[in-house]
Amino acid sequence: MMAVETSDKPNVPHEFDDDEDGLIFKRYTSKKNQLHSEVRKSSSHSHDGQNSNAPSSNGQTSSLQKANTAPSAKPSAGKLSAGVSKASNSLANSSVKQPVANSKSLSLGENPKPYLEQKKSVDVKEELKSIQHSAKDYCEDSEDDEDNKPLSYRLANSNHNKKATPAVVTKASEDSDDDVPLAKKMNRSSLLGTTSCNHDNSDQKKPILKIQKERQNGPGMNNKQDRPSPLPAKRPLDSSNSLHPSVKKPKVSDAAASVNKKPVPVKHEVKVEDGDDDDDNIPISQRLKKPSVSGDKSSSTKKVLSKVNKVNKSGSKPFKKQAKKTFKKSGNDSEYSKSTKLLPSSGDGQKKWTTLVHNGVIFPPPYQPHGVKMLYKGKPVVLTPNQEEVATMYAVMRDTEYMQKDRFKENFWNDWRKLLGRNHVIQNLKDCDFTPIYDWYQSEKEKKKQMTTEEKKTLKEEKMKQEEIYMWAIVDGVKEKVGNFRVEPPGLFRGRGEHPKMGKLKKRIHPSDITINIGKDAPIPECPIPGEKWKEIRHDNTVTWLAFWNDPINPKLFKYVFLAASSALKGQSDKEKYEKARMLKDYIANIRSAYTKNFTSKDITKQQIAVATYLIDKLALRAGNEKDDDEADTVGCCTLKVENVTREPPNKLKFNFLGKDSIRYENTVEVELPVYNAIFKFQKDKGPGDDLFDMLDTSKLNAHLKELMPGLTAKVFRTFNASITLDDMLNKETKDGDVVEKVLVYQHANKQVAIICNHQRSVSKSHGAQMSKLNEKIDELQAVLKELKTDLDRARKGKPPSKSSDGKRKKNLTPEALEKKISQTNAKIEKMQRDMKTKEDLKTVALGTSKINYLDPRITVAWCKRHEVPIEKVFNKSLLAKFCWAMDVDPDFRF
DNA sequence: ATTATGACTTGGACGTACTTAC
DNA sequence: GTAAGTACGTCCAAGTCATAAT
Repeated sequence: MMAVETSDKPNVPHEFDDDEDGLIFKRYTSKKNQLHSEVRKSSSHSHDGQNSNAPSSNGQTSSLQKANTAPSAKPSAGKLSAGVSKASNSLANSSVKQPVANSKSLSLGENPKPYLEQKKSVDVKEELKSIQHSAKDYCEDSEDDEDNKPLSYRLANSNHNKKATPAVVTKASEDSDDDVPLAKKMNRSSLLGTTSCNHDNSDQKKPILKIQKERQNGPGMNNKQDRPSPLPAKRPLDSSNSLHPSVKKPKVSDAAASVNKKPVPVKHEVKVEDGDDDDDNIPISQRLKKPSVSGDKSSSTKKVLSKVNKVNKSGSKPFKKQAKKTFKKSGNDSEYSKSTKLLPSSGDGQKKWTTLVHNGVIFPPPYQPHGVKMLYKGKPVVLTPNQEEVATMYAVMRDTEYMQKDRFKENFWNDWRKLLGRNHVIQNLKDCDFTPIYDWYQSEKEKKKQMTTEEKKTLKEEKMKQEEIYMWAIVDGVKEKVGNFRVEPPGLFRGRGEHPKMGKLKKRIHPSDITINIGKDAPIPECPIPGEKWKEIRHDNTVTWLAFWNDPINPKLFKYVFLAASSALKGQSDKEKYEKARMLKDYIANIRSAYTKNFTSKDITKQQIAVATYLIDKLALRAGNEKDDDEADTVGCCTLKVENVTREPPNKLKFNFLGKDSIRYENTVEVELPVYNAIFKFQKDKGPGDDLFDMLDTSKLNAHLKELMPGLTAKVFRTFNASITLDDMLNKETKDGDVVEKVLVYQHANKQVAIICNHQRSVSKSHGAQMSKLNEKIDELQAVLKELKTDLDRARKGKPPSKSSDGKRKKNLTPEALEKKISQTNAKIEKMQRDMKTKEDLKTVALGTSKINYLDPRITVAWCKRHEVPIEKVFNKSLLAKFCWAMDVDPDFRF
């Protein structure tokens, strides 16, 4: 019962009028909750499910899971555009270039958008209805909510600050070097200084130091690690570090003492006269900013019109198509805008929501035995369904590089053996032959592939239908998407890098493992598995999770079910994250001068804090929490080992370590002498596996940072560095030109950020082939070019064209025509070469991560508005939904 | 002061849907 | 149309950091 009625839940205030579809909601204006004043984001989206038709890892094809894709009928795309009030800021559109003032929201009526008109067929009425609602709902204008927050503290005054200089690294390599680790490739050039209006300070802007990155890897392609893997593109696991297992040693702690107390900022306190080399002290940089403080203000009127689409089950196909088209088209006009104001989170401290309604989680289907017998010493073995399930999980991983790892096999064997029992026929893994199961799995996969689109669609719809109720939650009267409502299926643990637990059985999760969190007045979700029940029901509004269970691999950890990124709750905290990073801009100069001064401090703890902070600032390193022995051995700043940093006289430091996800960080940078000397001191008398910063840990470091700026922690530097780099590069490098060129500028900036953050991806297995293919094509074109030139010469002399290689006769062309062809061919060649370079360049760089997590979307949106680039050119559907709160930013916004 | 717990963000791999090239 | 290539979305592991418990 409860399931379905999400929308009309009793507890939902009546004002919550959802329409029948239940898709739109207005926000419940709760009294006390301050939340209400703001506008919520619209949710629009249809996201479809993903789909997994492929057999699940355990080899099953779950019927449940099959139908996945949501009928995307919903115009998701369409709706995006549709929803937007066009006028508002269309980002950039030519037609609308509105200066600062954004348009205000208009009601549909006034501004019918073409899109709407076209789309009529489906449910225009409903749509209108919903839009109306939404307009109403979303329109509230919010003024800046941030005023209340401490974060926004900067406001008005801040006009002066020169821009902070991010860490700058200069490097000279060209961008195209790909083989080099990301970090090394880029040059962080100084982003700084430039714009300041203040001439007085101008001199200071130079980069603090230039770090030079060099590439050390050979031409090979592995910047990452080297390892021969049978499998194509997987990222090799690195083993180099394992040589010196780090020993955790007790650290001395006294640093802490000073650290603890003052939570208050201290801009002042920090200020220091500068030591030698840096110029930071200067008043903070000043950058122009308009109302940037929160650029959003003005625009508040925009409405989000997007409506939630209902799942439209009918005719998805045509509809889909249409939607797509529309979307595209709208791209040009970019009418995506929405305003959303997020509320100040401050308020009641802990409270995250007032009412929360949802339907719980969905479980993977039970295991369906296939009965295929594996062989043991050449003979078929009968397994119970449980044993078979686990054997299948293993069989199916034959093609992965985990199969090369003894650790994986051993862990698997230990867990599987428990299921087999001591006296089972199967006494060791070596004599097991899983081929029959593997083959069965491959054929299942093939079958699936062979299904007609029609069949796939049906399955997808079926799945959709089953999952629909779980996809949404109603938070304070607003319908929001749930991020991960599917309980993780059982499988073999796939840890990254040299994870000690890889291969262990991740057992099936049952309702009795799950704790549900829901509003007090909301109906308790029905347990989807008959006869079983939830472990516990809570009504905790100080947290945002809807459900959780203990991680079967590490029971101390939890797996949570949260709202999707497009939700207001997430949007709110995202915005706060960026505001905090922006605040750092005002403090960075003083922070830099303070740590610079401490590079030579006699107090070792202070000195270590200074150097660590410097590295985090310059290199955007992660904090580096301590890890347990049962996790992969990776490090971050505070956990760097002596062996991870090599000094290269006179003043360079070469970093080489495995960071998060066992991704190698390799970078050589030039540092100031005091830093270089300090590192030498920290390494002296220690073994390779000892902690470089033996007096530090993340809590001491963060405690110290908090004294410098309220809420400051190590990760803020990463956000700050990434966003300011983007802002700076965009503003420096955007030239007049067409949209395509501007988008390239954006991608280039995005790439630099990815390099700074060391966001890598494995090289696609077909990369090499793709490159050679391109080369061949270029060669062909080059040959054509040559021939054209010959013909041109001949034509000028009145001779007929030469014979083409295949002997055919060519048309007689005038010299002019030939010249034109030549220039066209040249252009083609150049374009291909550029494309190739870009491709080669980006082969190991992952652009997505920074876009999703580090780049303040307002920078992008404002830039799009200023340069008339449709936002859809840089943000895809999910990003648009996730960042709906940033869409109405003022075009003059600067980070 | 340290460690343990808890909650939430960040990250790369993967599979598939969608596009583009031929 | 079909194969190749790319974009997108999901999955779930692995970080960060605050706070509670010792």
